[in-house]
Amino acid sequence: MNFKVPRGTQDILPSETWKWQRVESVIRDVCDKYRYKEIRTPIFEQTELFQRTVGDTTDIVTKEMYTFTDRGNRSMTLRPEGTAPVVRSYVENKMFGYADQPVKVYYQGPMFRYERQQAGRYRQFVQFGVEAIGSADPAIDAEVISLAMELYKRVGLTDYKLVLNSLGDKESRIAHREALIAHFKPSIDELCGDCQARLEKNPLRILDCKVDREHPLMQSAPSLADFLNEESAAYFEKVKGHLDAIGIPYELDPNLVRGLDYYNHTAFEIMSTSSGFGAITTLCGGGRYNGVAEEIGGPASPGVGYALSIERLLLAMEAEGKSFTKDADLDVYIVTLEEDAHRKGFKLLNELRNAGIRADMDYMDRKMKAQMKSADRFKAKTVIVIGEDEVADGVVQLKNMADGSQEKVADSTIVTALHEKLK
RNA sequence: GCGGUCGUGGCGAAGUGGUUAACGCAUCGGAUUGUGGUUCCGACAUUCGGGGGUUCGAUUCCCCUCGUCCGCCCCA
Repeated sequence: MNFKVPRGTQDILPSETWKWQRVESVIRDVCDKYRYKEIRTPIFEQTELFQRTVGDTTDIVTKEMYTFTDRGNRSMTLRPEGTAPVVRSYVENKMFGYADQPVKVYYQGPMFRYERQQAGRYRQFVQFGVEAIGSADPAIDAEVISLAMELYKRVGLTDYKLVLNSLGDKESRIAHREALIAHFKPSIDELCGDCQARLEKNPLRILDCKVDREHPLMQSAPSLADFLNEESAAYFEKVKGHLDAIGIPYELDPNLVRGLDYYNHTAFEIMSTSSGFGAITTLCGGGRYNGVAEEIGGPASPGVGYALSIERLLLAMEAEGKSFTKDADLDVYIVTLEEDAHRKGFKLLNELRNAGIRADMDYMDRKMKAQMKSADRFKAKTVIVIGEDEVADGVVQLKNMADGSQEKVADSTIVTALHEKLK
């Protein structure tokens, strides 16, 4: 019987985890600098939480959720996104009462969506996201964007761009939606099947259709920008002003729509512009979600945030040919020649480790030559050789792998000698 | 959910309806009874994703199934 990882999931193997840890460490650094604190919420929530916030008609809720009934007959869902759980926690733990406002948090962990796998898309994937809840200051929209941009910069990416739009407030959105339906409905059968389905579900999406791009109705379609009420338009101007002020370039895309119902006002994506990236170019997506807290029974609490996929970040690095430099695995590798030497080596190994030295030895009963090759493969800076003579004389041979030089060192002074060498 | 592609040793990768399934890398052993990154020699798939069928005979042909990768929808 052979078992395989479930479709759309992957093992991150020992040879790859160090890259993830590197990204995670950059994340912690950047968030710390911006004073965003980590929050960890459960991996599953009540199904209704996502239905209410993400939206009943969205793809996520209608066809992508991992939903199950628990033994208490409750409907639970593996989280498909991170904002709803964070807002739930914000409301449940009454964070709106905290002294330091807005509440600025970040999370990092697996999300689950039942989709067909392709490049950069998995059923289980890791998202890093930030949420700033409690402030309606346009400056904080710019702040979260700035944090994401810095993150990509810090891992060495260069080929990406920020795409920005405003969805306006609820009133603006509804007015525009109705105008769109009125515009397309009379001749909807001239458009592609996907667009026909989009008409009622999400008419904004029609504007983004690749098939019907050239259709005359597209050119004459009402633009969301024209439907922003005064307040929404003013808000958007301020967000753009703050981005300009801190030198973050952006591209305006009036057709940028996000797939979750809770977004309003600011919506943005950071997209890879690297050739050699797959069909999916979105690295990061987010926006403002005023109203979500009320939706789930909390007080009015404006929020803004985004999520990005670590997998895609790593893919983008690969597409751009960027990589982290890998550290050597070991400081010292102990090579032993026979039983007594192996015993002595094992004891010495323990002493070295206690002294804070990264050390290892052979457990495969390999010949000396093969042990030396291992040391080489692990990029050990130093090798300690112990044979019959060394056991008898209470010494070890200390070999520098870079220049091949070797010296005899008494057992009692090994640790000091190594500390000196590895300095 | 739909469309295409592929599935041979740890990895990469040839191959053919027929007695021993190339090769490369990696690994292990030896040349060099105690010293790495070079070289040379040797070892390393009762087996070609799984199941069924056609056939005297299938890794190779057919069907089913599982999975991969890529694309659509959509998204991180």
